[in-house]
Amino acid sequence: MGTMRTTSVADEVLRAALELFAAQGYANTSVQQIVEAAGVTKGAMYHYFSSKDDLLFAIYERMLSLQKRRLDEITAKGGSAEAVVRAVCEDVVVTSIDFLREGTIFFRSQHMLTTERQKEVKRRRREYHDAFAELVTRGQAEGSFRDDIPVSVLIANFFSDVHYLPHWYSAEGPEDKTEVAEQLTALFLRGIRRSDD
Amino acid sequence: MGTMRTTSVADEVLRAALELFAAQGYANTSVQQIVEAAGVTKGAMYHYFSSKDDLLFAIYERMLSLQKRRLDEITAKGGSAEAVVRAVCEDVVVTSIDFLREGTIFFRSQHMLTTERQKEVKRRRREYHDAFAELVTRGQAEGSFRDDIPVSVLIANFFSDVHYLPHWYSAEGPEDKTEVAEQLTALFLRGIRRSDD
DNA sequence: TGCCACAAACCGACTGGACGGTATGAACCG
DNA sequence: CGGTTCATACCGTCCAGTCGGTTTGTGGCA
Repeated sequence: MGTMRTTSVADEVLRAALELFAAQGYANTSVQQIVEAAGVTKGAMYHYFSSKDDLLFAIYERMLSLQKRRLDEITAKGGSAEAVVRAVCEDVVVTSIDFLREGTIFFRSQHMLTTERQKEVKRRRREYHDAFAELVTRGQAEGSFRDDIPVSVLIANFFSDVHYLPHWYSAEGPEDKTEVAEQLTALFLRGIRRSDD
Repeated sequence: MGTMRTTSVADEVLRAALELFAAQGYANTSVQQIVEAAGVTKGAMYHYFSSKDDLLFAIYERMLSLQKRRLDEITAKGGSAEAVVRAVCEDVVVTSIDFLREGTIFFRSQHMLTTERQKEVKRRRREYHDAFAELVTRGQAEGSFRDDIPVSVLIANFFSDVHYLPHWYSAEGPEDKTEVAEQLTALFLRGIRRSDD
């Protein structure tokens, strides 16, 4: 039970921080607010986290790990580049909708991290980016993807959709998340597919 | 000449604020830093701006006005929905690249404004959004755009590209801005165009 | 032209409060 | 007892915004 408590304190703090950062922004949220919302005290919080920006990083870390893991799992299943890309895209859209608040914080508050941690985040995102780029390159080699537009632009065209989700998608809105995932993926694939126009 | 000086102080402050907000973020930039970078004093600055967040809003205001004006100009020229959409898209990408720093600040720091000003910004963006949506709807009526995907998703698919530019486009990079504009627009149009797959 | 009155532009030291982080020690546990 | 887990009071810093005062420009008047 002792172990239960220790983890539950850290978890409650992270949960509260996530909520408040998403609602008010990182800079507008004080440590005091967080610990009050979590039902703990500052002393407890600083026992598990070394600083305020440590909280931010912990939130990022969770999301980065999750996304990379899912990408690897899907890629490992194998298949044509197009099939893999489709599966990856649909999955990342759904996942991003499940973690909308994390996304909001992520894209807003990266620059509030220390320089080292920003580098770490960039490194992790680059891993993801490069793995995805390899899929696209493979698709070009297989002849299913166009090669008249730079890969960097093609990739930006998809990442942008994921990036933008927190800005428009609403859980209360009419759109279903799996439908949106299929639609955005379809749009991306139609754009990237080789065809004679 | 007196008039020259007054405007140049306000302009210098805005210029410095733009630079610093983009480089360090709004919350990490002190008013003192801004006025030093602008070569003026706090007193001078507070003579022209009522608060720090007034600076932020002024930056937004400039960009919002510019974009809306350009949209209206292009729409006014007339033409098929597809032609107008193409022109609008290419223009907004180029403009957004010209104002990359503004975009960086915009998407990062909106939530640092007062509630009223956030509303004002949202209202202005909605104006733009609705004008664009009308173009898309017209394109559907003309039979050139698909109608099997909600307009909101189609629009998000394009706005996301614009939104994402500050995150990947580099002026020193290999891509030319007009080329990128054409490429992103082509990808969007291919996605939105009605066709029998 | 020289002088005055008034206003706008500008200066910069100061303040009041918020906030991240710490120091100290109590309770509890093995 | 030694170490972990927390509670509480406190500290030092930073910073947006202010305010009394000074300079600069401007129009009127003799």
